[in-house]
Amino acid sequence: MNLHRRLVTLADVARESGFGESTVSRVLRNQGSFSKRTADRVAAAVVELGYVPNRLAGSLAGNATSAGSQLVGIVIPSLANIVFPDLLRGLTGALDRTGFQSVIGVSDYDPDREEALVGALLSWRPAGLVVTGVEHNPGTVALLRAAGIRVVEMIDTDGPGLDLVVGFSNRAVGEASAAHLLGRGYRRIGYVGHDILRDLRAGKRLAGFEAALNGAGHGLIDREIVAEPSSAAAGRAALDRLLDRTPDLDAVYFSNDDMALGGYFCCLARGWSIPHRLALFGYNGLDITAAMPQPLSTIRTPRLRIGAVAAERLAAGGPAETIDLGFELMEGATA
Amino acid sequence: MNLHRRLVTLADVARESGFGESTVSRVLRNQGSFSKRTADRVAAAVVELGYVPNRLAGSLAGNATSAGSQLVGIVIPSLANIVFPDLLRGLTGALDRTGFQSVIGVSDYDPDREEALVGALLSWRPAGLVVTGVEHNPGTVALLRAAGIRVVEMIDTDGPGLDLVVGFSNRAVGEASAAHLLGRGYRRIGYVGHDILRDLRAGKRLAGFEAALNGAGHGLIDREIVAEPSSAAAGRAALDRLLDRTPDLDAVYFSNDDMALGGYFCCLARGWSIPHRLALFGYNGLDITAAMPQPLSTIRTPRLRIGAVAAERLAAGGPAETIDLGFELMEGATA
DNA sequence: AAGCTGATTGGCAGCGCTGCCAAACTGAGA
DNA sequence: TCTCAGTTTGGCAGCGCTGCCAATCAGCTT
Repeated sequence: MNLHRRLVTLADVARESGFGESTVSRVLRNQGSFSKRTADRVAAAVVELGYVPNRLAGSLAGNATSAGSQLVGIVIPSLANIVFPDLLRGLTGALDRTGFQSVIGVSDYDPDREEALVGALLSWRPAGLVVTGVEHNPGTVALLRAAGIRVVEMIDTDGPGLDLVVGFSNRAVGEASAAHLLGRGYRRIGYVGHDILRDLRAGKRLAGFEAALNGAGHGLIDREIVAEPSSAAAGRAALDRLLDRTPDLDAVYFSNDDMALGGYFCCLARGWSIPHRLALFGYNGLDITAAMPQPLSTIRTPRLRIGAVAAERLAAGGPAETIDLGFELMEGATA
Repeated sequence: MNLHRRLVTLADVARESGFGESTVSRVLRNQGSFSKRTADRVAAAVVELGYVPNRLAGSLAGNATSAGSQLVGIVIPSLANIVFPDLLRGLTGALDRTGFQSVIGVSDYDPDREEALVGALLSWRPAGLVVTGVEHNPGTVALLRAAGIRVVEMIDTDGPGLDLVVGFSNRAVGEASAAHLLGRGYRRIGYVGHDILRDLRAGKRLAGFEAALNGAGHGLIDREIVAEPSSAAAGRAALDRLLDRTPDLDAVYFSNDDMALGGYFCCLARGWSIPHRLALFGYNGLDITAAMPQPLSTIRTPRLRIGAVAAERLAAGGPAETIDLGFELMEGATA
């Protein structure tokens, strides 16, 4: 470990290879003109010295006024639900191909924390910033606008965006879910969800769902909402409580597949037949739900594609726009 | 958007507030001495101008020779399995508290890709680097050593580490799993797993498992290994094939809980009673398995703590060492 | 009033790299 | 041999910030 030794710099490579700094820089970035022989000698010196470029310096020098570095900042609300890692997967996959690196912040569904993270990420002068959802603190919006860089808001298209918006309508998801259940003849429908004060998109789905039910003249019979984050355990416990209180429901809509999976386990444990005694409908299209003995009826969201499209647009430039990637209703066997 | 306007710099704040750059810098970093009145004026100017510090410049200037920036590089093999987001959660949670930002790379279980990522991350002169597992390319090891920064290898303690190692013994996990099954009287034991050529830690668990079985005079009766990444669907299909071939097994050990969940669904679909007709044993202690009608028998790993401890040690300094955080056997109801 | 100590403050040289521009070199044509 | 366009190369001024050190100031003491 050369903890105390100076790290190798471009000047060292220049000296070792016998060329000037600018020439070495050009070779390393494969930009401008230089001869094959020069490139070989520089490459040899790089290997010889074990040179690792300093991107801090590179970004500072190269492009100080605007989109400086080759970094992209990403703010997601959580890592606990596989949905967000899936988005990250789509993002990093596409970003890698264009030579960008991702700096990640987790806001924990807290708008103030989001604002702090946006500020921290901007201090790295990223080429672009990806945030989740279209609702933000005024301060966050101000920071984003003042930064003068590309901003992508992921997942939710229900609302005006700052720049690029890539996702789908959560409200429409709720409406489609209700239409499906009504179409299958279910009438006494309940809801099991997690904290909609924090997860605004879950709230929008529920709003769309209820609106569609009401529009058809059937209301939502009962609901059970937990304060904790979504999980199978929370879904199972919540459905238990809901059914204890209102046993004569014929279908339940869940805030997501984690909760729905818990509901499925609840029915298994009660010995209730699905979907005859009770129908279940989820949201997200988690891979796991396809492996169930009865595939879960749910809405599959294009998470990887949202991430990929967001990353491509970030790099590519173009006008501000909202890109609706839609969603897919999986009929399944539980509703 | 001031895409074309110069961004606000520290010099602007200095001019606006009427102090020198050094004073403003000191105030912003809350370091050195300055009067309350100065701090207030500087703060006002910052708000007035909407100043966002440039950490690229800060890190370059402040600490160019060694651990430069306030960045930490993290390389994980995948985002598809919730295990790695959990590690990230532990890491980012602890890192946030110390003011570090995480730059993340996903290697896709590919050592060459890992090497490339380590190089790319090092070019940001991170204060430390977190990688997964103790097996790396020689080139990766060389980069890590030459960087002269803190390195943490997560998850696996089976092997010599470069600097800090935080995790547990995967081999011991396999041995403990075998001991549990043997202790419960199971003798005709099979294995269902995913690609152990890529997921080396799954390979180590299997090695420990087999060694323990053999040591007790009982071999592994049959195994079914899929080439794809682990998933519930893969686990279900694989168990189906295994049972078609060798129906008289009395227990199956899975490479992880995703696969085991698929196995559970397989048994449900076949109408096989668990654990009497077939016992199932997993690995990871995913939250979801606790919500099952019969909680899965599995090994719970301290994923969040591994991340948290790794982050703390990274920031704190200290000698090279291996920290074994152990694991917990969850008795469950399936084995 | 002069001297002294400790708290504040500012000037300026870099950190490692890239962009700009001028210098040096090359080979073909006159 | 000389000229000229095109290619290859190097010198040097910053990018925005921090660390160092000197300058200034305030409050006491003698």
